[in-house]
Parts: sequence; C-alpha cells; structure tokens
Amino acid sequence: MQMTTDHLSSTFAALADPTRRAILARLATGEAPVTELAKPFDMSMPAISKHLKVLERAGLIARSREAQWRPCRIEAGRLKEVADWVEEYRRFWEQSLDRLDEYLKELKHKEKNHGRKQRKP
Amino acid sequence: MQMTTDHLSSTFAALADPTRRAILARLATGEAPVTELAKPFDMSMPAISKHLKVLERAGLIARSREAQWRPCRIEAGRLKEVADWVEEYRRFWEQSLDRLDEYLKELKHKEKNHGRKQRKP
DNA sequence: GGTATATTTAACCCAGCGGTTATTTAACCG
DNA sequence: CGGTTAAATAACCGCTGGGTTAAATATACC
Repeated sequence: MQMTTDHLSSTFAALADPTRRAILARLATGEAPVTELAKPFDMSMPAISKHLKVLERAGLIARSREAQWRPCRIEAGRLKEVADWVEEYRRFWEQSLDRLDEYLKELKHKEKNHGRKQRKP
Repeated sequence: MQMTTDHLSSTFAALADPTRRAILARLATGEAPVTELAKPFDMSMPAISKHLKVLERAGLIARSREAQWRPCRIEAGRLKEVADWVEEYRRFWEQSLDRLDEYLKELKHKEKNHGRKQRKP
C-alpha cells in the first residue's frame, strides 16, 4: 500500500484561512454550487473562486459539473491525513490534562490548610 | 468554561511549513535548545529562529531560559484544538472508506465474471 | 573586563497570497 | 440568434512569509 504522499503543507495552508474553513463547514452539510457558497461572505465572486481553487488543489474538495453550476463537495482523504498527523501528538495534550488534574488536586488539598496568595519573587 | 478562542488560522499557518512540522516532531522526543533543533536543516540560524517564533506565537511551543540556551518544548493545547476541529469531519472519511469497501466488494464480484479493461472514452 | 557561545534582531529580497475590477467562457432559455 | 446567469480568468495591488547576511544581545568562563 502506498505511503501517504506528503500533502500536509498544502493542506494546512489551505486550512489556515477562515473563509476556506467556513466553506468546508458549509460543505459538511451537503454539496453546494459556488454562488451559494459565496452568499455568507462579503467578498467578490473571484475571491471565492480562488478560495475554491486552493481547496481543490489541496484535495480538500472536488468539483463536478451540472449545467452552468459547479457543485462542490468535501473530499475526505486529506482531512484524514490531518487527523492521522495530529494523532501522533495526542499523548501531549492528554499528559497535560493529567498534569492539570494533579495540579487541581494539589491545589484543593492546600486550600484546606490556608489560602495564602502567592507573591511575585 | 471558556470557548476555545479561534486560534485555528495561526495554528494551521504555522503547521503549513515542513521545517516547522519537523521541529515539532523533534520536540516530540523531548525538549531541545535552538542549535540542536537547527542541526538537521541546511538553513541559517536566523531562519530557524523565525520558525520558532512562528511556532511560539501560534502557541505550539514554549521557550524557557537556561543560561544562554533557550530550550523549547511542545505546548499541547493548540494541537488539541486541531484534533477537535478535524474530528468534526471524521464521518466523511469513514463514510468514504465504507464506500470504498462496498466498491471493492462489488469489484471482486464482477471479477468473477470477466476482467475487461476499461478504455478511455 | 574580554572572549566564546547561543540566540535574536535588523535590513533586505523576492515569491506568493488574498483581495479587487474588468473581461471571458459556458450553459440555459425563449 | 440574443439575453441571462454561473463561474473562471486576467491583470493588478499591497502585504506577509521564508530566506539571506550582518550586527546586536545575553550569558558563561577565565
């Protein structure tokens, strides 16, 4: 089976824009043509068109053709690559939460004794 | 509890660079000072320094001070935000895999009958 | 203080991004 | 055919990003 080629840079770059993430969020509710995707944004059509091209080149969406409309839909593969990538770091945030948990317990314990406020050194 | 402020744009932007992802990968094995982080790369120190600043401003790493060294470590919070974000789309790739599964079954079934190769239209 | 090491800052360069307006292409409708 | 709608392309603009080299800063060591 083929090693997932490294698309991560273009994927992350595509996801780094709030307009594009909003478009993806909209597409999560179903296919939509360009004009409909454009509606929520105070932005010219060419701008939207460019965003869609970025998403398409990143492999995050696919476009088909229906008469004069170009319905877009989410393409899942690259999103999974992101999920797989970030999964490698899961232990870090779980470990942090563990530490937070410990800290809270410790804090609670100390509170019983006295609530002295800490000062700057 | 506070809604996770939207750091996603800066986080994704920071992750869109392979050098920075490599630095994170290195830091996943433990803290390291700048010069050590720089070693694998054919790149000037200021370039690395800039990458670290991007990661820091994105909240992906934290830097402390030990004598003239500035050891860096991974900061997990933003990575979790990425994981949470992408999790919202999980159904898409799982659904795709379901469809792939169906397709493979169907293909296997057809193979039994005849293996005609498809031609360009 | 003087020097060596680690790291950051400054100043600069060029490519690419995100937006614009104006124009062009494609498809439907009558 | 002509007119309308949907979408993409072209050409342009200002800003940022990622790199460089050279200089500045911070800290240890003698």
